[in-house]
Amino acid sequence: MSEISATDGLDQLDRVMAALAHPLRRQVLLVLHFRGGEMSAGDIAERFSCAWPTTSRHLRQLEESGLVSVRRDGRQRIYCLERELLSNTVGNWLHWFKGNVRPK
Amino acid sequence: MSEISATDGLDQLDRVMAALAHPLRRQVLLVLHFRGGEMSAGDIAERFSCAWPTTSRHLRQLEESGLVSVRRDGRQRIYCLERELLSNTVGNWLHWFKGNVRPK
DNA sequence: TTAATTATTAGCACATTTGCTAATTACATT
DNA sequence: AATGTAATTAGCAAATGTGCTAATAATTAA
Repeated sequence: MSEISATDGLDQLDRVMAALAHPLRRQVLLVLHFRGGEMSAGDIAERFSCAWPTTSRHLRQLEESGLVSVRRDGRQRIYCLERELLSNTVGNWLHWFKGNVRPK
Repeated sequence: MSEISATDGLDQLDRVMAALAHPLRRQVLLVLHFRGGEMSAGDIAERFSCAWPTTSRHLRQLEESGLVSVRRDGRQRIYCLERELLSNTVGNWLHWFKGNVRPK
């Protein structure tokens, strides 16, 4: 079995932060959120001005980061925002910076 | 007057998220944080295995994002972590995802 | 002034990312 | 089976990002 392993050279924080670096991908996450967390690839793609395959690739990148999951429904692909993972991954990283250290 | 304007094509969220995409730059922020928020370029650079100019460029990118500021002190450059900007920029973005929207 | 220290900028090579069009896959309908 | 719909993968070109060495700038010390 050669699934994508939990760490694929990069760890999850790396993948998440890399995924969040592109404005379109951040926008996809927001759209997903404000539409209830689930949308088909087509519904997502039609909200963006770039070509479908371009959006499709951004979606795959989001999926590989774990920020969204995907399932089939007939001939549609339903993408699902993983809110917990987003909040935890980014929130926990940010948390390192809470509190003053060696304030001198 | 041709300083770097507040929005240089990209807005600040874009610059911050792009800056956070590289592991070394995130590591620099953490090192800065745990060493009290201020360090010279040299003290930062010697903690990383890459060549000085490489670290130097990462530092400039961090500075252009606003995540750190810099001042001269003799022949040293002192980099200063901008904790507020980090927390606010990332935290505020993350905040959009709080609460359930259209839970069905 | 000369030399040493601290750090940056310049310029190049290589890797990665991005976006496009064309081709393909998967499923549903007729 | 043939056709249509939904979406992805393939393959390419252009832009961006990364890291190196060499050269340069700025400041201090001898």
